[in-house]
Amino acid sequence: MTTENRLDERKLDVLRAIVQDYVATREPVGSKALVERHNIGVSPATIRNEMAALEDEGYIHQPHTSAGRVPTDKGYRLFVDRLSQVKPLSAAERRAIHSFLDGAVDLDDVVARTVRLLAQITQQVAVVQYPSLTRSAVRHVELVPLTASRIMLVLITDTGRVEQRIVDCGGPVPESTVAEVRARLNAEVVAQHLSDVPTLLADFSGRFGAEDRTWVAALTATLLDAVVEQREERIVMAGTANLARFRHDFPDTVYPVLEALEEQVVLLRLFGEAQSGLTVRIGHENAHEGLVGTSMVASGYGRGEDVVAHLGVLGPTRMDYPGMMGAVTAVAAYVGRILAET
Amino acid sequence: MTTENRLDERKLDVLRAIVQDYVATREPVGSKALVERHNIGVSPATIRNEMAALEDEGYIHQPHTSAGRVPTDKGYRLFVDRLSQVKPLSAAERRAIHSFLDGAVDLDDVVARTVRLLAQITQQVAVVQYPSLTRSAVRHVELVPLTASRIMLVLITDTGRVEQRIVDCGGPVPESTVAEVRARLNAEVVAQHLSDVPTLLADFSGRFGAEDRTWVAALTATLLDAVVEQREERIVMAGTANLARFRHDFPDTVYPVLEALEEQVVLLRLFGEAQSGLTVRIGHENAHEGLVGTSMVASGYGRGEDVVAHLGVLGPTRMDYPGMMGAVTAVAAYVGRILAET
DNA sequence: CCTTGGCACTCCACCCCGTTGAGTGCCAGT
DNA sequence: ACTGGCACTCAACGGGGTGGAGTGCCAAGG
Repeated sequence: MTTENRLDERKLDVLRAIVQDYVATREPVGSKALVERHNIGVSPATIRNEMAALEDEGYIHQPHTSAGRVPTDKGYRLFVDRLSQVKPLSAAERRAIHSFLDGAVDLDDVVARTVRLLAQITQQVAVVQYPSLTRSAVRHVELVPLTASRIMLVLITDTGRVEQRIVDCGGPVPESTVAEVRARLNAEVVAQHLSDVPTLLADFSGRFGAEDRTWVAALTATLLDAVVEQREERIVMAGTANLARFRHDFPDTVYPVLEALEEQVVLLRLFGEAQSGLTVRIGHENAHEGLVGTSMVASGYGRGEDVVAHLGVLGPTRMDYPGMMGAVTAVAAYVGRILAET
Repeated sequence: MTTENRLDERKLDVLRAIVQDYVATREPVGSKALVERHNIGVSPATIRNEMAALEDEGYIHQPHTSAGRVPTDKGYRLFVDRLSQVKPLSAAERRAIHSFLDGAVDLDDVVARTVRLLAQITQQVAVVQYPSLTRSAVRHVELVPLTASRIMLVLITDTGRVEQRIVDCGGPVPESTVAEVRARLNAEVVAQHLSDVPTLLADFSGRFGAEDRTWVAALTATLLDAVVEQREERIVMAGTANLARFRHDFPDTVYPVLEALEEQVVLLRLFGEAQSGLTVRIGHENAHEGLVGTSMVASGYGRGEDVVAHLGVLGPTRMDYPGMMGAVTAVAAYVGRILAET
């Protein structure tokens, strides 16, 4: 049994047609309807034979005897991998992306606008991960005395993120000492990658006199904490209302899906498994109970080539993959360009 | 026709019973079932008369002839205003609030934990507004030179919020001048209410020499912009999955509700109309198409007595008002206490 | 005058069942 | 290798019958 035999050209055409029709109508597609809508030059009976073979191989499935066929996850996978091309956005959509994202004032705003934009053009649930700190570099560390013995530590990164922490020094520290520590700290870490900061500061407090060593140690500990901070892995979401529009695509309710989406951990895991380029995960591939029945189209993004985070859309497995892939790619590219400008 | 006549004691008892039963079972309640479940010492026939009167007055409603009665929005309103008391939380719930909120590390974290907590104990959609800037005071303004001619402005408020902006000075500014401006700026605005800052800085740039006046003007303009910033009015939400659990309480789908919830503007308006204390808005009172069918229980919160923002829960009109009111009150109070400690 | 038991009536929810139509698998013929 | 024909299957739909919960009204009793 050769590969040619198992997946000949016409069989693939049939699968492609089934996916397209099912995505368009949400109705199992039968042999007759299929030959009517697509001009394949053969009769329904022939199609039926092809369908029987496709079903044997697990690409399509019959909800019940005497019903039409529906693609399986495996069928969608084949469609995405070999039977479809990314559909580029229309000029109007490109223009909309530009004008909508160009107005952003800071990082929060970029992320907020991106997620809403993505939800709007795809009509699905959009998910955007905040640019990760660990991949970015320190732009500046500021120490702000709040009281004699309490200091606010502000960490500013070149991706535009700002993290603040309050440090209790245990006792009064003169302003001039704070200024000196600030200067030496910045000399040490500015322009360094966050991932390198822990090693760079390993013995930082040791370089100070006994009277300062304690609070500087507390300070560096807090800074390191901020550097590896997990909340950095924040995620924003928009378009959950779209789930309700597609509620018929889910077994009986959207409840488990919404529930899964509220668990940021779940989404972070999904992104974690994604490649830096365009990734499609279909149905059960998501390995989360609430998300069988959903697919995710995701892409890494960042300043230029550096991937610092992911963004994507999530919807029923019955989704317009080429369109989603086009939209996600375009938005990821444009956000990357915006980040690079900052 | 006296007031006593229109709303005598027993009629109110009947209304209360109807609300309670309907909330518990989501089924129209009839006269017979009502006398069985509550020991009112009269017969179903008598109840029927009371019900007819209540219906005439618009407190209850019959889905169709020969069905039981369902409370109207007006009925719920009367129930909330006169027939129920806030139900205090159990000791276990109080303990859960404490242990869950005490771990928070900064303002973002407090808000994030609060909203998840509220969603969990009420099993509804929880909404929390970020503490508003305008009601709070300046703790510190920091100027961080990024390049010779660009400065990062960081505004820190006593509610713990941090806003940052980048200012382009048009030309190089010596570090020492920046330090001087920083000192004079802080002398002017620290500990002042944000709402007073614009007047305080009205002629600030005028006090500098011609060579600095331009960039200081740009700086103050940016600062004022941050002070009146609208994004401060951020809202976070959790528990939208609970809507799906109550989907039978909505006409045909939760779509319009989810849609309304995604419009932050809508939620801000709701909060805007709320009182500083506990507020309940029922069904059509929300004056938003998607939110007829939902009620909101909200409360102001802040450090001590100062109300700086609102939080609340939103669910079907058929909700456990006393319980929701208890939970919202307790959480608002505890968050207020946490904010006061910071 | 208020309350109550009785009674006739209404109408939704449910079940059963026959019909319809789309779709299938198989087979014999080209 | 493809096609037309054929018998079969099964979900979806609609109609009719029934049960039950609930009502409004009324006349009798405290």
